[in-house]
Amino acid sequence: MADRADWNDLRERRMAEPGVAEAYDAARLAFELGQEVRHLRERSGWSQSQLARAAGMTQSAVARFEAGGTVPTLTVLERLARALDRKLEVKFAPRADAACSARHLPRR
Amino acid sequence: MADRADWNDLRERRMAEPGVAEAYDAARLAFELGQEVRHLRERSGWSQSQLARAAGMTQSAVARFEAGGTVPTLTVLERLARALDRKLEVKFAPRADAACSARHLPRR
DNA sequence: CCAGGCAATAGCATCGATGCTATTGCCTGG
DNA sequence: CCAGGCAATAGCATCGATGCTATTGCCTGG
Repeated sequence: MADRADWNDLRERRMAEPGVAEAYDAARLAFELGQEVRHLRERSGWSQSQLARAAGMTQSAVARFEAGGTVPTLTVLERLARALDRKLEVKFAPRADAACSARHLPRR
Repeated sequence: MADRADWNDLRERRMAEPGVAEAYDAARLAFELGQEVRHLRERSGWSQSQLARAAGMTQSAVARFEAGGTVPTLTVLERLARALDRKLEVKFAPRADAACSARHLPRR
């Protein structure tokens, strides 16, 4: 079946378009953060409504966020972190494949 | 002088208002991220225009962001990280003062 | 079976980040 | 001095996250 190969090929070419890969990364990050929030919330035995009240938002907002429906803002992430008694950490970490070159210059 | 004490008192009460502390945290985070981007950019010997082009935005956007003028979105942070050859990391880390209580329940 | 809580989702208004152009002041190499 | 690059900023349009209400389906304890 060539379908699979074609799809991968198409995917590769689409990811190469400017902006597409970044948007994909952001969406994936949003999804992972949603999973993490859901995990932390359930571990605390809270319902979406309870977390929502603690974080100053509504149940629908929590649901939308946990589902990864939108890419959340740092402001909202701060509020959720505070409600979950966590500390939000954001940083630019060195890329794994750049570990060897000490003075690596960005491309372009 | 009671001025200093009054100011601290006012500050404390304002920070206690719902939403204020979180917004403050987000603004501080934005400021720190701006500093970090500026640092990484200068370390690479790039101008704002060069970084802007690499990240798919304009010089004004980079300047506004480095100054901490707005709280950036994760999408923009991803693009900057990619341009600077870094990996954006976002996570909910345990709070330092919660290290002792294994099953700490969020407040309220 | 039935009431109540929970999660998901739609629809809408609003706020704020982003993209863009243009301008200004500063500094530096020539 | 002067041209050119750089950073900061204003002004505006637009996109998208957020806040909110309401609804739906599911599940569970009674």
